[in-house]
Amino acid sequence: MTIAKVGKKYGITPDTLRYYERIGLILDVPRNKNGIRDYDEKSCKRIEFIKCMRNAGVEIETLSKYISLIEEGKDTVMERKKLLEEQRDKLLRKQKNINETLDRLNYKIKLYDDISLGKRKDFSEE
Amino acid sequence: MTIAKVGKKYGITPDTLRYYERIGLILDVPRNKNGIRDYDEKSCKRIEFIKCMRNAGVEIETLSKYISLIEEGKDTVMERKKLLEEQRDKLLRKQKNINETLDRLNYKIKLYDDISLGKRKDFSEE
DNA sequence: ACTTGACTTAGAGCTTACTATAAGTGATAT
DNA sequence: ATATCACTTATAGTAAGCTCTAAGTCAAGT
Repeated sequence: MTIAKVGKKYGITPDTLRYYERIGLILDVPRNKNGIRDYDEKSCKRIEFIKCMRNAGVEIETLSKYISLIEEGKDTVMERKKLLEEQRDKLLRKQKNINETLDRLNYKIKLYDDISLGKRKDFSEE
Repeated sequence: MTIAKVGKKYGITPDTLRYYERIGLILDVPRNKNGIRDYDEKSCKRIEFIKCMRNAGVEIETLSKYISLIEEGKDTVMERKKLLEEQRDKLLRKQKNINETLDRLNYKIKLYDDISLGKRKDFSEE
């Protein structure tokens, strides 16, 4: 699978895929006889994983660390688990922030609705 | 209220508060006779709002736009509502991404638990 | 033969959001 | 008086994560 197709499949530009490879986030991408990348299933799976984590804002450095731990083998199993737990906790905090902000936005949107229904005048504070 | 105290209260450094003011995110901060900022309640409320939005990842440019619309007066009420709705939708998408990633992390953490309980061998894919 | 188009590399540039530095002012404590 | 400390400004630097440019290779179509 070419870089363009993989990019389209996962919504990542070829530039970004090459960048991820350059910094060691994606390893062992197969090449054809002309040196052109020909992603196999293992690479695609890793890309899909990275895409999912990046979508949630997990940092590249964290993902690099996790990938290195996998490369180091079974001795790092517990360290890998700890890393994932830390990321889960980070995401839970992020989720909480987003929920608070959503509540606030919904409240304000309702106030604006009230204005448009003539139930309320403009409010000066934001 | 001095910049240091406001900073402490909302968890924002004085540098960042000055930066926000410089780019027009916080307007009309009162000063004492020596030119030193003396934040009033209106400024504090705005800072608290900005902090909440920034915590959820709402962009500074978007907040600037929203603040300008408020400054422009009541004619912009519907435009402000539209802006807030767009941000709400963005946050809902973000929330969805985070939930998906959390599910995935929890699944993987469970696999690692199984390994430590001897129920499973290390899995090579991440 | 030649152009088109997708790929390759190395490296520079960009965007967002701060964060730090340098130089200076003014009030207060010793 | 002089040192300390919190503030002030303008401007430069940093970090993360891409994104773009330039120069080149190769295979396939006209």
